[in-house]
Amino acid sequence: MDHNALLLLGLLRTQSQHGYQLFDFIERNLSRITSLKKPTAYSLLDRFYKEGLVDVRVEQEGNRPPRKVFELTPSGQARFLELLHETLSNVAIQNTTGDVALMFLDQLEPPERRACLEQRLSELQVRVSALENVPEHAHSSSVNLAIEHQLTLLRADRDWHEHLIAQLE
Amino acid sequence: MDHNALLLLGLLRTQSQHGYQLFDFIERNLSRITSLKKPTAYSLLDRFYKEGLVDVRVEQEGNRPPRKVFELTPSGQARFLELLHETLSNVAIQNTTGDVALMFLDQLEPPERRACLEQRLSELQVRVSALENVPEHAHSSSVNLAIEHQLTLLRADRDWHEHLIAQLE
DNA sequence: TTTTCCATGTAACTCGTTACATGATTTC
DNA sequence: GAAATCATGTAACGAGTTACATGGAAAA
Repeated sequence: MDHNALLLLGLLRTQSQHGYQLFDFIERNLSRITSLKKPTAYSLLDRFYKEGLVDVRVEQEGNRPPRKVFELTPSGQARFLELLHETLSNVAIQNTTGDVALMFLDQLEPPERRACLEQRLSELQVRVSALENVPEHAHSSSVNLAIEHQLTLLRADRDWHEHLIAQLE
Repeated sequence: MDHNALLLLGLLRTQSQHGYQLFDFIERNLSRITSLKKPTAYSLLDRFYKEGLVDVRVEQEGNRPPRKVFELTPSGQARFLELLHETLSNVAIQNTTGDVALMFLDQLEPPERRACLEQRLSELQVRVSALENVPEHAHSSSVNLAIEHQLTLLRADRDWHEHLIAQLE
């Protein structure tokens, strides 16, 4: 999808960085919201360069591995805003996997069905708790916004499952 | 993902069918919940056969194109239940794309930001309405369950966005 | 008679993942 | 002295998409 590109361009907009730095930052600070594997990051940055969205300069400190520092070009700036606009304006598709499974719920025997749903419910609760316990100040306000958004959806999902289980009794 | 396999195996469980029939049914009746492209369907069915999850027999009516009718083997039955169990028990990952965009919300000028969010909100509302107007009896009860689930999450998402927009004033 | 439907597929491509490779340097 | 960190990548693979190919039958 495009969210990986959006993410990298967005991070480069606030500060020029090298690939490892971007990857590391995402893994440490944004793992609750998204994930980006190293090869994906590097190959995207390559692509950006080929498309003229970034400039590269190589830096080196002592005998450390050389770093390729990427800086957004004006065309990269434009692309970022375009992508952001586009992504924000459109509604992403929901989690299909779970809903497909729900369609076959009646193919399980009641006890097993119940066990599965209970399991799912408890996982949902764990995720809700995890996000509730993220300290507010650990992130920028916009990151907190994304976390709030996830929390809202997770809570709604949890409540729905609670309801369903009660109803199936 | 596995939800495509789950879907095909699940449909084959209730009735032996050929590929086109499966694809057609999904497109006509389940498009609100999931989508499956023709080449994906055919290649999955091929794989099922190679793995011994289905048996095949070729049928032909008059001069019509021959049909390859697939029937679940016991091993396919088992695989279906396994997959269903697994999928139901685990929580799928949320829609990452939108949340990544939210992280960069503060990089837009207030008027544009507002416009994007309004656009998104109105799309969410359209989707909610669309699902609300699906006649209850158009589907099996389990399909209705999946639709109910989506509706719940879409409504929560819509309300959250309404809130956000109000708050940004 | 032209379009749509039926029914199957292939080929080329994109995107992402896992596993592996390299080689210095700092930390335990 | 071993392990983790820094920093880059390649190669092989898998899943899914788009576009294309075929060829008869029914519908407009």
